[in-house]
Amino acid sequence: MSTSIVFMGTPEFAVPILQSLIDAPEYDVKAVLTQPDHRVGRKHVLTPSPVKKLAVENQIKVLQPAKLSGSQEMTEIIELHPDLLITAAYGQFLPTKLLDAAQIAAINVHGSLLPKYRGGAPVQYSIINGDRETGVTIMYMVKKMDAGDMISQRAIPIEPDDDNGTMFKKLSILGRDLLLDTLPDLISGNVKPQKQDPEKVTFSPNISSEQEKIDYTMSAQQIDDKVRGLRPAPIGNMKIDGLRTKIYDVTPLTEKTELEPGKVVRIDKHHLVIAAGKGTTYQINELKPAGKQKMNITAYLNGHQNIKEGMQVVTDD
RNA sequence: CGCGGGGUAGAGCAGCCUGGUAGCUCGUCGGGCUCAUAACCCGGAGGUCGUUGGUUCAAAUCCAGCCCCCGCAA
Repeated sequence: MSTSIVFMGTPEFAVPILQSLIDAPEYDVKAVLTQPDHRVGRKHVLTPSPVKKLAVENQIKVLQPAKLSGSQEMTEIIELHPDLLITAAYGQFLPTKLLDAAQIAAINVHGSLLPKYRGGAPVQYSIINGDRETGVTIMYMVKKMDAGDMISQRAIPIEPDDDNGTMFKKLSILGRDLLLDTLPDLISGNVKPQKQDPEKVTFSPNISSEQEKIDYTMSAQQIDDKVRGLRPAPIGNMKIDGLRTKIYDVTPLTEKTELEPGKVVRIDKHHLVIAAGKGTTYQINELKPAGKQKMNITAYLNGHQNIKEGMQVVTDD
């Protein structure tokens, strides 16, 4: 007999996980909850979430209440009495009433090594903070966000060239595999949940536009970490040559400098080396000034022949 | 009608205010130099200046409409 599941998730991270549940004959996905279609971009094009697309393709019932609490949709889910409630980056708080509707358990696949990085942006934070490894945790859901007892956990290294995009992919695969390994034990009651150590709890709230600004006085490595943590979206920015400029790619260098952060250490046809904090330096490889297209540094320098060595090219707002 | 920047050679930019035969850097093609080079030197090709209309002897440049790209805000 198959185990009935209600799945809740929204972004790409949740897609491989939902896909595996759909593919597995022992699980029966009764319904999918996802965030309402979102207006995307300047033109406000109404776009369904990746999870919704997958669910629709597989003819699974999709529910997308703007707010769960007190909604018709929540009642509907509760009346389904699913065996499992599985969440992966859904993006809403879940009322206790809903969590209680699960016959076996309500669990979440979270993209960090809990208790580190509770909240909405764990992957970004792990990269921005320069962590050497991260992972996924499967835990029970409780009223408090990401605070439930942990059922299983698996770690993975963060490579120097990993960015938010590559880690999201890796973690979603890791999360999928861990979930498939964990579910049989969970269903048979063969799990030993661990409490989260309250001393070690940290948070990773969603990235605000203020946090997308890169502090050019940080060290070169920290700047690189931030650039990668915010790539491929939303992309960090700095004010370069007076214009707000998105920074797509930088390389921290080993060479040192006496110059203050933001000044040009070295410039030639293909390189722009800038001073960062603590005498460190980095070169910018790819960027996008406001109002322009994304371009490599050579193209940028062709059009910015005013930039000279020693000049304060990165500035405050 | 949310605010703002922009559309000039394959790429990135200047020129526009103060109309008068299109410029810079890179790339590309040909040649040269070098042990060598993302280096250097010489030469060439490549543009209906987003689009439509208006003003003018003359419009990339001034005026009006339209299309497209982008940043912020949502």
